[in-house]
Amino acid sequence: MKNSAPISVGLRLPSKSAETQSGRGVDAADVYAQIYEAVLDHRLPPGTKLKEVPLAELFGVTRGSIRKAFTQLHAMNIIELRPNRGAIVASPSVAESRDLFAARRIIESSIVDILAREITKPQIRQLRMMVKQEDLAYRCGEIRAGLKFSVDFHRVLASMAGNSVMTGVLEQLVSRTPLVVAAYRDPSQPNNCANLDHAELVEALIAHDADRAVKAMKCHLCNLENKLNFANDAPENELALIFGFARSAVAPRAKHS
Amino acid sequence: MKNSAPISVGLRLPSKSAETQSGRGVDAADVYAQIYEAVLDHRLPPGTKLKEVPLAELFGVTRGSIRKAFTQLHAMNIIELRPNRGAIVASPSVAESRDLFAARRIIESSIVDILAREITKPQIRQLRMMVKQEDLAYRCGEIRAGLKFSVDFHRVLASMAGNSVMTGVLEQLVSRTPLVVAAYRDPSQPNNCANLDHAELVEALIAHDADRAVKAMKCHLCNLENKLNFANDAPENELALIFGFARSAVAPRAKHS
DNA sequence: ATGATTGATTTTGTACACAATTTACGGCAA
DNA sequence: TTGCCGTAAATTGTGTACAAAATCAATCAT
Repeated sequence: MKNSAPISVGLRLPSKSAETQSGRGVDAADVYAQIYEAVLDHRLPPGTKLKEVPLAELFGVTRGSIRKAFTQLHAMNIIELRPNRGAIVASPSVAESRDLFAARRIIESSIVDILAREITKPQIRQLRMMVKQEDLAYRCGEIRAGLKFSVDFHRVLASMAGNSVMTGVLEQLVSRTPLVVAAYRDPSQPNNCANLDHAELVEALIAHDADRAVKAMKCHLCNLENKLNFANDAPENELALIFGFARSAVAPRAKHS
Repeated sequence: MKNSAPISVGLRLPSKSAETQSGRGVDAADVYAQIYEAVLDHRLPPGTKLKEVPLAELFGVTRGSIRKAFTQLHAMNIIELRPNRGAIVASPSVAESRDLFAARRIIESSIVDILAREITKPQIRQLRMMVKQEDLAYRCGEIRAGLKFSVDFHRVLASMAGNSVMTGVLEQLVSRTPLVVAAYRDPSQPNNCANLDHAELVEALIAHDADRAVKAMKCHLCNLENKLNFANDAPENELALIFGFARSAVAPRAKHS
């Protein structure tokens, strides 16, 4: 795990104004969704401590609802629950992160393999539109919106394959990926999320070329992984870098397949 | 969903004797594990209503702990949580069940494909032992133990592939499978779980023959699926059968790949 | 008989209060 | 300074009481 010292945050979620709730309602499910979204688009970085009372007041619910949302988020591996010590946004380890990408390569390859054979005209239209939207967002410098479109692209792809269980599984993996990116982003790399890859993938799907689509997906995920810097695993490693000590072994990059 | 009318059960879990707890402790995690196990080996069939107070008394914990365990079980798709109407053991629909098997074919194929290349001698020994254990259990008529060994076989296989994320994903799928079997078991079929398939799979792994191993795994899962009877989807369908009305379309059986 | 309605009972939902634990802070000695 | 307690504050864990909702049963009307 990264970030052994959780940086507590005043947490300024862009939520409603607590007691001045419009209609009413705002239960555990809403809390879950809000935190989930916040983690997904990097508003809550890994290691952030989530305190019950402030959150409860912020959302205008009781601590019980916060707690319930916590256990759900924990089941999805979004947050870590430390007994008597509260909840923090999960910081996936290097091994976990690599495994995550490997798992996504396997599962999403299967998805596009299926999809390449049975994709329909309306689906193609939708995918094209999404690529365009994503591209536009990045061009306009709206990286947060772009990030959301990137994630949604993968989600929609999964749902198009028509297997609800696979869709659910991928949702879990996709939701953990931004966490990994937030934890191991390489500042020297640009953060435009390689949307060219998405376009190429769609082209392959249009051509009903399963092999090409699978290859495109694997490349895309490898590109993502290779943009990360797994060197700064733990704080002591950062120190090691600061003081110029050569680290024992740099984690090898993702190999294709 | 099957079993629209939940059969409430006096629930006789083989748990401890409530207040006469040995050391102490028995918290939400224990409740979760106990119910999880009970669902896995068919002691709690789909549709069973799980009431909070009886469970709390049975386990010697407060309702809060039961509730916490419930939300976790819900996140794993083991139980269904109906607002103001309590929890019941999940009854996967036909579509969900088919998707589940399809997902397992994809994921477990990848797992054995990887494993066939890099399996070690000690791992082979362990797998052989497990097949033997499973076989023995079924021969002795201990179907419950056999069932557990069957499930564990797949779990161990997954963990041997060395990807923690994949292992976690498979755990979720494997834990839902007994639910499907319980819901759609065909009484006319024998319930010895085709352990010959496991033996063949191990042989393929020993031979480092990835293609053969993948084929064996797919066959195995298809065999499992084809033993089920998805005809009795909902109560009205059973009625339709009783009154001899031909059902619109019998769900097609699983095709290889 | 069948179906609707009302009231009693059971069951779930939720807020609150208090206990247990951890964390933060300040003093004190080496 | 640095390290080590001991107290105070903050934070999480848990039990209990009460409110809300649904289920069940009996009654009554059709």
